[in-house]
Amino acid sequence: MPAPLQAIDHDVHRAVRRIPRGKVVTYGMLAELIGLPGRARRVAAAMRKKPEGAAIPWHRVVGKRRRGVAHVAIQDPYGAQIQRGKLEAEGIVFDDKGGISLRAFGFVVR
DNA sequence: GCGGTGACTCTCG
DNA sequence: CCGAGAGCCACCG
Repeated sequence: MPAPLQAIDHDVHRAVRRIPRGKVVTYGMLAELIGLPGRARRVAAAMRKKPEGAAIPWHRVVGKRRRGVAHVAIQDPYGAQIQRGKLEAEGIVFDDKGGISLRAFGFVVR
């Protein structure tokens, strides 16, 4: 029997919280980390409802555009701008097309 | 149970 | 290089 939906949201929450400052992770990576390979959209769904006032670094979760390049995936232009501002404040570098530098990917689980 | 939707991702042209 | 199309699957009315 699969994990309760509520527990999945909790796992997403927990995984996001251990992303170190200055790094970003994609929805797909996050899905694999919590044992749901290929379920990036499920992770996005959890993020959409959870971040209401929660003390988690939600802005470090981004969408994968192609191999080695990510971008802010939030649809809401205002929220996207907030996220970008937070990331830049941590040293994340954006190119002129909103792409996020390779150097910011991944983090060591310890 | 059905159909619309999306903070995803990959493939094609 | 960029955009459209298509899988994908959980959520919601």
